[in-house]
Parts: sequence; structure tokens; C-alpha cells
Amino acid sequence: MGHHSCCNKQKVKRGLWSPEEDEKLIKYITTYGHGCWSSVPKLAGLQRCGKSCRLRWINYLRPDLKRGSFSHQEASLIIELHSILGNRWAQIAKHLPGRTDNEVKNFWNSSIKKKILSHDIIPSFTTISDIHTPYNIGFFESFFPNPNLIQNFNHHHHQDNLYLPTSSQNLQDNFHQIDTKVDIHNHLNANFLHIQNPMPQIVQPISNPLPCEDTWPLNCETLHLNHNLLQNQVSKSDVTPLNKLMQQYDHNLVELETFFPKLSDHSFEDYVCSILDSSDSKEHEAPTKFQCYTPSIIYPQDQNVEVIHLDNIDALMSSSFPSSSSQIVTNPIIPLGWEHDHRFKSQLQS
DNA sequence: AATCCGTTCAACCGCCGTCGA
DNA sequence: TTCGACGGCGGTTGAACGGAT
Repeated sequence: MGHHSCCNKQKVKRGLWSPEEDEKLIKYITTYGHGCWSSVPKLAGLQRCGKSCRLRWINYLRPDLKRGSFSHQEASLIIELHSILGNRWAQIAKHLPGRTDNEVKNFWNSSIKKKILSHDIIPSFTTISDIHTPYNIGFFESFFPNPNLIQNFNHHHHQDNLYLPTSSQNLQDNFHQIDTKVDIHNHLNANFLHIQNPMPQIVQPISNPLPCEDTWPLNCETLHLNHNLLQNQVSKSDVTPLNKLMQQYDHNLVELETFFPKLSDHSFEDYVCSILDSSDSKEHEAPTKFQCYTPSIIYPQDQNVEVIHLDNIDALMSSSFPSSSSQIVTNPIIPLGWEHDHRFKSQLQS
């Protein structure tokens, strides 16, 4: 067990802090500031290591800490941020004034994650009336509009690899709705950007397009983030859940492009990163070019593709970039046959 | 009343990046 | 350039607590 160098030089106490120790630390820091943490314990008369003092102050004694339970708004914000940033608790905590990374992490691990994982006990269901969970179908629906996707999610999520695209408002509702049953098929929110779940088993050898069911929402429009803070927190190389998803397909570009057919000559990863990492674009200015993949369904017989959803990319972008124009997708390269889709017609005419 | 068990969360550990000598 | 000190971070642990049996 290695200890910090500052801890080796002196006999240090460990474990819970006593009120007397807290008082000493508060008195010292409010008088002198912490300065070099390694010197704090000696100067404050504490038999602790500097690191322990720092942690105690940051996580517990700081006067600007907000104590008490997390609000619904904070919970939904944490989930939203976690879907983007992954387990970067310090980054997430920066968006929650008065909350520490430790607090956010504990809240996630003890509350949010547990609630989500608890739904593993429901393998599948075919009708709404089959669903009886403490959080009602709305809780699920906020993550997965299609029950089939819960199975896919069960395949996909791992202990530390949760990726939960969601709707903040739905989630907030679900923290206090207990018994309401919701018709999930009426809750396919048109204001979502839909990205097809890339699980191979959902690509079915049929001759007609599937309805809009094999999609999952990636809703950013209710994100109330400090954009300046967020924009530098995600990059392609970061190990976020989204990047993990992309890395999963990096080794097999053919497979990737099967599930995310191109509309332009840019990669899906570029498209995703263009949303998440706006560092290339000027602040408060929408990107001039939006690399665009669309969700699709594959026809194995002829390898043609069909667009399911393209409606709300601009909604997503306009929410992510406060002053963005409504014309986000520019000069898309429309695959053969797609030009008949009314959503592309408007693009081509403009 | 005693024990067990699950949950919460404060605290610790180990690693990494930065900085200055 | 190297190395040690330090701060910061995420993962993990274990004491404390409360509910169930």
C-alpha cells in the first residue's frame, strides 16, 4: 500500500474525521487559505496527510457546497451529461454548482445506475399491459421508445459502459410518476434525433422497411449545459461511451457503413464528433457543414437503404449551438433513390 | 431484541498529468 | 531531459445506518 510522500513523513491518522479535526481545518483554511496542501496538516495542527485534508475540504467542509438530495433536474442533467462525458465525474460536477465529483459519482453508482440495471429482470415484453415496474414504462421509454431495444440495451451495456440517450423532461417526469402507464408507441417523440441501434440482430431480412421502431432517441434539446465548459470536454480520443461504441466498429468499416450508410463522404464518427466537439466551429455559431449519416434499414436483397428519420438534426443542432441557423445539413450527397424523400427534396431545392 | 443484509457515502488508493528544480 | 513533489481524478473500500427477518 503506497501512500503519498507527504503521508510518509509523519504519523497520520486515517478514517473518519472528528468534529475537532474539522474545526481545525476550517479555522486554518478560512484564515490562511490552503496554499500547499502538503503543509496544511502541520500548520493546522492535524495528524492527517495533505491529501486527506484537501479531500475533506473539497468534498465536505467547503462553504459553497450544496447539501442534501439531488433534485430531479440535477438527476436528469447528470444522466444527460453522463451520456456525453462518460464517467468523468469532475467534468459532470462542474455543471452542478455546489456538487462535488464524489457526490455525483456516488449518486450515479448508488441510485441512477442501480435503477437502470434493475430493469434487467425484465427480459422482454410484447404488450404494454405486461409491464409492471416501479418506474413504469415511462422510465424505460425515456431511454428506449421501443421495447425491443431494452433487449439490445441489455446486450450492450456493461458495468461501466452505460450509454443512455434520453429525454430530460421524460426523465424528470419519471422520477415522480409511479403508476402511470404510457403507450410507448404514442411516445415516439418527433423531436428526437434517431440513430439506429447498431445491433446486428435488428437488421432483418425483409422486403419492406420496418416502422420507426428500431431507433433510439438521442435528445439533446433539453440539455441545459454550459456550452463553453462542455465543448472542450469531449474529443475523439476520449473514452466516452459514444466513442467506445464507435471504436467497436472501427475495425470493421464495412460493418459500420452497413448500419450508418453515408450521405456524404464523411465518417459517422466525424458526424458524432461534430455534435459533441464543436471546437472547430466558432462559439455560438452553427457549423457550416454537417456531416450526415442517417439511420437506416438495410435490405439484404439489394442493399438499398431507406431513411427512417432525418427530421430533427437541425433541432438538435440548434439546441447545441444557441444561435444556429435552421439550415444545418448542407450539400448532402443523396444516395440513389433517396431524393424522393420529401426531407431531402427540401435540401436539394435550397 | 438480536441478527442479517442491503444501501449510502465519506474516505482512501493508485494512477496520471503538470510543474519546477 | 530527468525526476520528484504535488494536485486532481476515477475506482474502490468499508463504516455507519436503516429496514427486514
